[in-house]
Amino acid sequence: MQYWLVKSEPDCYSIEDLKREKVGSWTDVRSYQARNNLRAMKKGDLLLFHHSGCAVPAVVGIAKVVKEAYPDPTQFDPKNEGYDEKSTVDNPRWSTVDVSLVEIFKEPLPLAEIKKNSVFTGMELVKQGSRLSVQPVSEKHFNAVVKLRSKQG
DNA sequence: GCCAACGTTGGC
DNA sequence: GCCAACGTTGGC
Repeated sequence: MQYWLVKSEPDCYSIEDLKREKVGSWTDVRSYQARNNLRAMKKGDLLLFHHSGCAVPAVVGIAKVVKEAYPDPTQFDPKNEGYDEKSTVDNPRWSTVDVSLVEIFKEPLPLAEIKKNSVFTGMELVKQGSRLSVQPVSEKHFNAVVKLRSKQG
């Protein structure tokens, strides 16, 4: 079992959208590092859901992988913003996974608090200027978030 | 293959 | 709106 953190702008796709959809596809990832992390995900892996680019960036809940990496359909659609003309069905460049909601925290855990808490030292997310939108999270850091916010904690 | 310029992400 | 980080592009 591995743990991950995924970022999304809530205006674009929020954790409430995932709740409504039940199962959501994590599409439009167009960074090789992030894609490689998507491909490393296993069914049942848990994800911290982080809202970025908003007033209070925060970890807002937990999701889980229900379908492992497969070709991201948005890369083949010329109408889609993530369209990649160099990607072919035979040799797709980009991947997506399907996730489902596990829990929305009653209180989001703001990035500012994560940065203040020494438990999270070394976490990719707290690195200044960290842009990686799909990143691995250590069990220790994952459990620390759970302890602070999850009803399971 | 090096590296400067530029664009994007995302926190503040 | 600013800026740090860093990926990408393109000249050489």
